Amino acid sequence: MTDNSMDKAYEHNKVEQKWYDFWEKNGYFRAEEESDKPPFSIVIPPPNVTGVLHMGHALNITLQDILCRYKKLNGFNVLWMPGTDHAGIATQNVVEKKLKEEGLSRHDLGRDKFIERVWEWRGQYGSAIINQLKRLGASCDWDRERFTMDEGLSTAVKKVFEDLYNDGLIYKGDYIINWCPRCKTALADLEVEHEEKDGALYHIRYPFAQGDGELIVATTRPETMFGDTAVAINPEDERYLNLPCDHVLLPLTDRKIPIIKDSYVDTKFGTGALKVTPAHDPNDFEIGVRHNLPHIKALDDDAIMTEEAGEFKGLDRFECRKQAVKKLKELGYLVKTENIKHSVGQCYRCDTVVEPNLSKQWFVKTKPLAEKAIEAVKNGDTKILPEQWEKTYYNWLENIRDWCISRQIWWGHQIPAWTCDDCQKLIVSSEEPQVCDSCKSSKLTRDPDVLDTWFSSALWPFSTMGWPEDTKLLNTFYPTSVLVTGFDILFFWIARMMMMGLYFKQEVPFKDVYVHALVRDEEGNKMSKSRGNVIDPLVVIDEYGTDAFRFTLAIYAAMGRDVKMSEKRVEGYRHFINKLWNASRFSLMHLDREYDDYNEKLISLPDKWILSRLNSIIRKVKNETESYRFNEVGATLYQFVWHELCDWYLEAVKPILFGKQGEDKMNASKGVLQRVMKDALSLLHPVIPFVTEEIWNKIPGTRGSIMNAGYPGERQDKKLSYSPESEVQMEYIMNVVSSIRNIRGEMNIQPGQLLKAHIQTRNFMHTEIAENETEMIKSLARLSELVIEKPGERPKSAAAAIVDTDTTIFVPLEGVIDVDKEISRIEKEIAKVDKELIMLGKKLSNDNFLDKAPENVVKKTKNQHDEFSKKLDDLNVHLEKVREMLG
RNA sequence: GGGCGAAUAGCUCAGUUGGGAGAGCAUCGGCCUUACAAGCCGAGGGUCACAGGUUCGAGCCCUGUUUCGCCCA
Repeated sequence: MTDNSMDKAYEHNKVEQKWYDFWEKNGYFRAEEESDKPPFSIVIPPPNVTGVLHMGHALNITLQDILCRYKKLNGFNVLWMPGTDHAGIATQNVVEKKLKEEGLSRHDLGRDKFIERVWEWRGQYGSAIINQLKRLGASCDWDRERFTMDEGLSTAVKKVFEDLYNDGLIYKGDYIINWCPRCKTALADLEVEHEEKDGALYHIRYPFAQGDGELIVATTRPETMFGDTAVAINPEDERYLNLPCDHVLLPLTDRKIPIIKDSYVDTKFGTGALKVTPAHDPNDFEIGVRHNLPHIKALDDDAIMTEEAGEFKGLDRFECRKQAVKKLKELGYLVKTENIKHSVGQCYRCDTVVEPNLSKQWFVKTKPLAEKAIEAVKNGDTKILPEQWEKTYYNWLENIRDWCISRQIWWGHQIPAWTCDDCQKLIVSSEEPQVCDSCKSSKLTRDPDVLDTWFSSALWPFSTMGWPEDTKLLNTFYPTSVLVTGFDILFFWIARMMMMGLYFKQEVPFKDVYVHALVRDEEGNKMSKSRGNVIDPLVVIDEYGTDAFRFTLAIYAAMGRDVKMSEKRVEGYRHFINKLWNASRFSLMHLDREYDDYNEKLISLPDKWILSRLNSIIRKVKNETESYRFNEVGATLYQFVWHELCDWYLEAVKPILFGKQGEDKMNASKGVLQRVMKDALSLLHPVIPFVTEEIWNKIPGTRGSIMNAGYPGERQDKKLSYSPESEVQMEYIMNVVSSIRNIRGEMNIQPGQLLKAHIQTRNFMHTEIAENETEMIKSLARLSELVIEKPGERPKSAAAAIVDTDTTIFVPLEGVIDVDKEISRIEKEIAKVDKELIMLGKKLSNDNFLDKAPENVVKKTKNQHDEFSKKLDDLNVHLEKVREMLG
């Protein structure tokens, strides 16, 4: 049943939920495991299960939904795989915070009970983000929703770990890692965010062990001195060529440490003497390895000073810094303090300053994996768009360091590794072992650590499809067609998926990667809670509607550019939604029944014109969508609907639709109108799904969802073919009408006042067009009478417009004409034409241009010059006549 | 320190093989013209950051400079 009555304005609140439920209930989002249709697949970048919808998700989801709906309309078997990420550290933090409110810590509950609590939390709040994605209209296959902690995905994780270990690509070892003292876990290098901060460079005397003198070292972290095991200088440094001895005394301790030479030391930084703390600095660790230095831990896992710090034992690291500096000053060891800006690493989850720390952790040996990932992009198996990101991708992978994957938290995939209590043998296995395979002891202790969340995310494109089982889904949809995501996780996620996909599937995980921008606020700042500039997408949706919001996101998502979002923009595009609504409302007033075809011989010029334009637009939008130029898709459709369909077509066919040219012509035009409306809605549907579905269902004769209506480009219909003649003719009419409107506007003649106009043309074609379309011209230009004649006598007291070389329009304004206004109007026009002529003239008087420029360019330039000179002549003649009127 | 990107109308930005500078919003003038005032009609507005170079011709290609942003170390 169609109800084709329409409110005067579009009200999204009445519409969106209804259609989303309808789509979901009817299974329109479902992918077929096997199908004759060509496959198209996308895996969603899984949002954190703790997350709430933000602008980044909104943009990301909108772009994917445009692609999926577009492909569905084009007859593809579309899989959009949804799901969430267990976000180890973030989720554990959230649940621990809740426990704290009850006065409990996770240790009070114990590991198993704690994990139970996390699952409870997930059951209660974990679907919040999913429901928010639905508000955006996301056409995901929800029946297949996955979670990185699901059983199937966990199996994949264990299998991958075991295989990589057996292949020598996972190892366990003592290395310097980034330690978050608040989350109490190791972090990968990527999970540390560097920020420029105010700090101080302390210059400290380290006296020589023998004789007088000292080395002065400069450090930003004096509290780590208790872990120093050497002082290093550059072997090239002339200042330190003749040292009296090879050891210094470490102040505030009774230790003597060696002076070593290492070319790592930057002679320009500080004093050129570097204190070396192998247990608390990654570079120092490397130096330590080269020189066999001992590792002394001066800080524990809570970032509290150890007994190595002597009297400072038990102090927090920052407190220790203060007190140690004070003591050094008192004892005369502090030479000076310099204020500097330096980069400080912070935990990406909680902003705590990370502590480089020596620790036993699990690592992935990334080099061999990275090489393949680089190769796959270089040889085009995967394309990264915009291309500029390929460089960033290469740059990172070429300098990749081993990936620390163990985390000292409880929520996550526990590492499938056991140690035999009796023989200390390490056993890695995807199945829980019963006995030690070496000494047959049954006393096995499982490694308590869990894996980095990104380890499981890296498997997402195939683990969600059932891997390691050989499933139909994988056969149909892997590799996925495209991955759509923000550049901020290019390394975290894209690069790692590439590595894992290539290793375990011997095939890239996706053919295209479309990297989109970040959404920022109006001033271009990153949205953040601390800045207070966050715009909540749900609030925007409530206020302006999902379609207006999606359209805004799409049209501002130019490749490689950030999106600066403001509600004002969304409001602007809501006007567009409303324009479409009203154009439809108008159309439906005339579409009183289904018009399934139109008579080609009876359709009018504007009908032919709009069909021809529509045909071009269909092709254009197709190209733009398939090359991810979403902003152009938006702009093209906006321009077409508003400025061609509404401004010209609907206005032009009004007389016909109102029956002024008889019933046959009226019915023919109604047929075209229906076709154009339906096609326009289909073109728009991927971007603005709700309003298009609502209108679609009001069009007589439509059944079911617009989602199943097919894409206009698929209909090979000769009547829709390009019609250059009608475009030329219509353009002539539009020029004539615009010229008359210009006179009206510039002369301040009210629209209510009907005018008489003369078209004087020496061109037979023009005469014919104008005669055929007299009614249309009169209606569009608001004329009472249109005289079409050969150039001859000029109407008296007329304003004039030069349309082209053959046509001049006169609008007699007897008694109304303001001669001064007309003179200034013509002078303005002359100035414009003059400017053009000078430019063209310069070109044409340049022999080099005539010789070397392509023939068609020269010809075009000559034609233009001729046209403009004729126009200038005509304008001057007219100006003369008007001046005569002044007497 | 290394790398990447940006600079075009008052604002936000398009501009895909180099061939007469565009849009939306904002501004100004006129209109409730029977879909839409969330609208219609008309108008104004730019040394395409700066300096060179290549070319018959540069917003676009090359070099350098300035300013801003991001990533990595």
